Amino acid sequence: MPSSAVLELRRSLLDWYHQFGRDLPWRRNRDPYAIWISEIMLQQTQVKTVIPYYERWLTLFPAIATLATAEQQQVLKAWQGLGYYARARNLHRAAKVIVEQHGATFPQDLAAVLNLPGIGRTTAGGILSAAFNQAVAILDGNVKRVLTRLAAIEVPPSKASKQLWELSENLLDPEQPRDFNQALMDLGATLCTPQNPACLICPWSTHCRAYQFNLQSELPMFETRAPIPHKLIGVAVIWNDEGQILIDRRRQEGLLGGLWEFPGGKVEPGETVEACIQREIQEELGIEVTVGDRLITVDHAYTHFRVTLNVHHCRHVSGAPQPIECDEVRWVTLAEIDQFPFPKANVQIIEALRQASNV
DNA sequence: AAAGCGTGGAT
DNA sequence: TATCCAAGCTT
Repeated sequence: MPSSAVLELRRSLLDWYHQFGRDLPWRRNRDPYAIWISEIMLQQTQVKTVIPYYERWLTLFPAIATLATAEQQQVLKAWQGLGYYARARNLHRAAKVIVEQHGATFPQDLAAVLNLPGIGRTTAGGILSAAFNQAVAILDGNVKRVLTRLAAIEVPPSKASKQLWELSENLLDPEQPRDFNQALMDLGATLCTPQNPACLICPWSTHCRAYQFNLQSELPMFETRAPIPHKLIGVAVIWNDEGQILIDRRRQEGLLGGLWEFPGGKVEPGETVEACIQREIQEELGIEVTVGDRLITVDHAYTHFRVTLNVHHCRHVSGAPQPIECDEVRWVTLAEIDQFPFPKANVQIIEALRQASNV
């Protein structure tokens, strides 16, 4: 039997949600497929960023079967710019699993949902509660922050995972799990924000231990983070006599897996950028090039390191390109290149090529 | 179990 | 410019 405090927390949060909850595209239907797509896109990604991708995705891939039969390149192209591309690859794989194992219908069983690639505990709870009103708890970034403050947990959230999950489960309203989970996320996104939380208008302020102790600005505590390295990269835009450019498709695993790129690699200590490019192209593609003028320098920050791409025009001299350290190589024209999914840093290179050639 | 995995926005 | 963080999952 839940305590009266828990009942009061549920009631006050749901009251607030019915007045101030957000109107979001994926809340307008209960189609588990559409909700699944939104949940995956929203992983580590802001609502504002997701909305146009979500709308476009449902036009391109309106049903699970459509997604399952699409080419991976189309899927990655639809994801281009969203980041964390394993999400798109896993979505594609999971769609095939659902077609093969669940008759193209999104499963309603928690264990089956958790078994799908790319779906963890939070995403499973988000889908099952939103689509089917199942009482499955969630613990995303918003909920972690709200609960950390509610209970004044004075260790970084990663050290309190078990406690936070238990809190989320105990608070969850078994009679209105859909609205409750959505409400908890909205509270974190709109009032219980990382900076300057709006405690004065928060429905939970009278129950919040952080507010009670004036700790709301100190919690949650920061996670410790390792400093990120900076890598210098030589990149080649290799031209042939037909005016085509050589691009390669990265391997499925790891950073930017399955995306296309301009070939290149890390500048070794004491090496010039030109020598690096010549060496990398020989090692990765088995061809000889001459390195010409610099096209552009691109600085880009990933999560775990930063890069400076030194991009040079190159001329193909000899040898047929081979996919030695990649999955595929291809000669393309500037007009064709938009069909291929590229990471953001490479899109900047394409834009520079367009400017240079006035297309 | 700590590290790897993108990008855009806010400060 | 540097840093943090946004509906986390996988290995």
